[in-house]
Amino acid sequence: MPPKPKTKLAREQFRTLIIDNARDLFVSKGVEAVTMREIAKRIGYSATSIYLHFADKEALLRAICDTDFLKLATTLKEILSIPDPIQRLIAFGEGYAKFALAFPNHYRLMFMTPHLPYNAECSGLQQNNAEQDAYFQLKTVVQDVYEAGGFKTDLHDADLIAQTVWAGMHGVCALQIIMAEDDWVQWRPIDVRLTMMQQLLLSGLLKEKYE
Amino acid sequence: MPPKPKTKLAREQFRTLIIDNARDLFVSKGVEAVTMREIAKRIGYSATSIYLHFADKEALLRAICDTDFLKLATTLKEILSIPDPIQRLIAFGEGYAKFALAFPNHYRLMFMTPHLPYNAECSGLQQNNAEQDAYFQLKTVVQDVYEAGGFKTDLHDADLIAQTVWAGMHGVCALQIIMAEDDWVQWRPIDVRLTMMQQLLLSGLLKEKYE
DNA sequence: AACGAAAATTAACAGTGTTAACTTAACGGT
DNA sequence: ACCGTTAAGTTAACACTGTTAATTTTCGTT
Repeated sequence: MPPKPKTKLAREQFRTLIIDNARDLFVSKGVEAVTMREIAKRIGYSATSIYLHFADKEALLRAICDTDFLKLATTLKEILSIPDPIQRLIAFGEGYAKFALAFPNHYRLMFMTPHLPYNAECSGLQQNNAEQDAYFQLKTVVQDVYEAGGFKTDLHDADLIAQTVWAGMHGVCALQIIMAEDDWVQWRPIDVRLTMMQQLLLSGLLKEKYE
Repeated sequence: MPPKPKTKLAREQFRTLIIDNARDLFVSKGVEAVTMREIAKRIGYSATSIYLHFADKEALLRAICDTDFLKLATTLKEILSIPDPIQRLIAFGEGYAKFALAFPNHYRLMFMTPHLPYNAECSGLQQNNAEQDAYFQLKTVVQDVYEAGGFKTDLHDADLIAQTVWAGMHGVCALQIIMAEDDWVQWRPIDVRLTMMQQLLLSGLLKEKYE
């Protein structure tokens, strides 16, 4: 009932109020099961007022993902200070998996749910920024190992290595998130599967003396 | 307009008619974007007639997944006839990825979309059946390599190896399906990523003389 | 020919995301 | 102190969704 011309800051606060509450609901009930009206009721506004800040439900979802991508990059950033490049790579993989399994529903939104491709203008996240881009962080860590001479001599494509390491860790986490409850497969403990994957990848990538 | 008391066979035919058309639509437009009315119109019936054969949309989806799991197992079965166990393992991974990328939306339904855990009664699929259970097939292939002495001497858990190989291939395919269009990452070609993953896994698993 | 049951249909319901039309409140200029 | 202008927020409404209830159509059997 009380419309006030809001300052830039108040607008931003309302935006994050929507984002935070929408995320809570999405994460606990799944995206499709949550209605705009439900989100609105939770913050004491009308459903249509959300549309004053987000074009549609998809845009809201993307905004949530954006903040979560940032959160992931922030979480992983401290790992970059580990001095030894190989230890850094190992810890990076562990940190990534830890994030995925600690926030499985965030992770599902970020990496397992189809949405419109990244759009530089409407995102707010900066690509190739070590503070905001977790893939860039990974690529840097891989590059460091390469420059330290850690990889086998026939490996030269840091992007390819990064993408493969990522895929390996993602595969373990994604199957865990989707199929952990399913007893069609007699799953080995998740931490065992994670270290197995990591050892396999490293033993394929690193020179023998580093294994 | 013409209702006839149907024989058991005609009922089954109608069921698969629904399944096949629903799958086509799900696969080309995504599950959420397809309506029951649309499926019905496509086969020339009214929306409600679908409910005479399936409890709801979720049940229809599950039925589709069931037939797709069977299709995957059938597709992979011929690979099992390759004589050399290691070549068999390699071809199995390739065949799996080929299926995933040829039918990305089937694959998404099967392995990337959360649904109720497998239920033995309502499924119709037989676990540990080499004709119907692709995971069982993979485990068998891994077991064969193990018994042929192909793996490194400290590897003894066939389930763990199978689950890790699966996760590796799944990771590459899943990221491809979800993020191929996204230019946040400068993706290497998908076939390069797949062979890279496979080589990495194999070089970590196999004795050196087999690489 | 008439009945009963199966098969299919139409009508309707409670919700959904979203848009249009309308209200309220705060500000700037006179 | 007043009056527009404008932004913020609301309610009403639309087209559509999955799904259920009520209704019609058709057929095999008596």
